[in-house]
Amino acid sequence: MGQENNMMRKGPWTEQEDIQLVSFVNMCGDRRWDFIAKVSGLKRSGKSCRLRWVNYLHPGLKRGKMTPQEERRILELHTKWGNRWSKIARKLPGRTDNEIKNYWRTHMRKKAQEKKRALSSSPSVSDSSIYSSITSNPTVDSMPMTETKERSFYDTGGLEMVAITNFECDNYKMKSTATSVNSAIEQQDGYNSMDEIWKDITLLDDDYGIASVFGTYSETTPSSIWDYSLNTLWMVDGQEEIGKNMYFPDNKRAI
DNA sequence: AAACACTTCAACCGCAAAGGC
DNA sequence: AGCCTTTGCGGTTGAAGTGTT
Repeated sequence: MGQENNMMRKGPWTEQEDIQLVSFVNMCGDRRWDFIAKVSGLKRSGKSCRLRWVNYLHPGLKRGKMTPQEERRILELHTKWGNRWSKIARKLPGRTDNEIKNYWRTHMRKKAQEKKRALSSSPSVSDSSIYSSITSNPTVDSMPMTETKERSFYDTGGLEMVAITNFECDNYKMKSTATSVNSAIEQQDGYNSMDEIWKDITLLDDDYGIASVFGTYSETTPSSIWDYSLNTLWMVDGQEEIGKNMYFPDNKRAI
């Protein structure tokens, strides 16, 4: 049952851990989280690695305040689907279910309270969609949980196939690559900011052999560790391609 | 300046679904 | 079909940040 024991690290992630995770996700793809957790040497559960990637490290994430358009969309979708945060998130490129959930809790709860106050002071006021969708949503509650499987936005697919092939067919390569990445990471000490780290980490593939893992993928071998997934992002319901130009290092939050 | 209240959001937990054997 | 492992989801918590008195 994985490595979930008391040796596991918990709590906030360090920059070092982030770098390490990003490196290994780019090698292994963002699927086999238990595998990544083991191979990377991170003392984190696969679950924790996934969460960190999905909510914080994914290259396509937007940061900052919700735009009015996004707010309206959330409201509209929540009215429709209730607390189906991941489903709502798929319609809001760059936003995660966690982010939307948090946003809803803080902002909408506030609005609900205000609304409640307004209602108690003037009982004749009938409701708007905001309050009703916050307090209950019977249509949603009765909805079956199974439905057509949509591809999650943070599911980059990535180089999973390539990575798996390399790892499984060439155990030695896996070890040496992992070692290379780790030693590269060890040399990242002494940076003043994450920006510097991100800048340098893009060079890892040249300097430390990640490129060898990407070998069979040469046509699309990324110039940056992020690029591999960007063109596949934001295909929302087969619609437009969104956020193509997003670039994680500028996108990340300053720590 | 300090103490307290409130807000934000990263991360955890438990559960259920999905997938593999 | 049944068991086991992994993944994904929604709810919740708590530390850190910010505002107010």
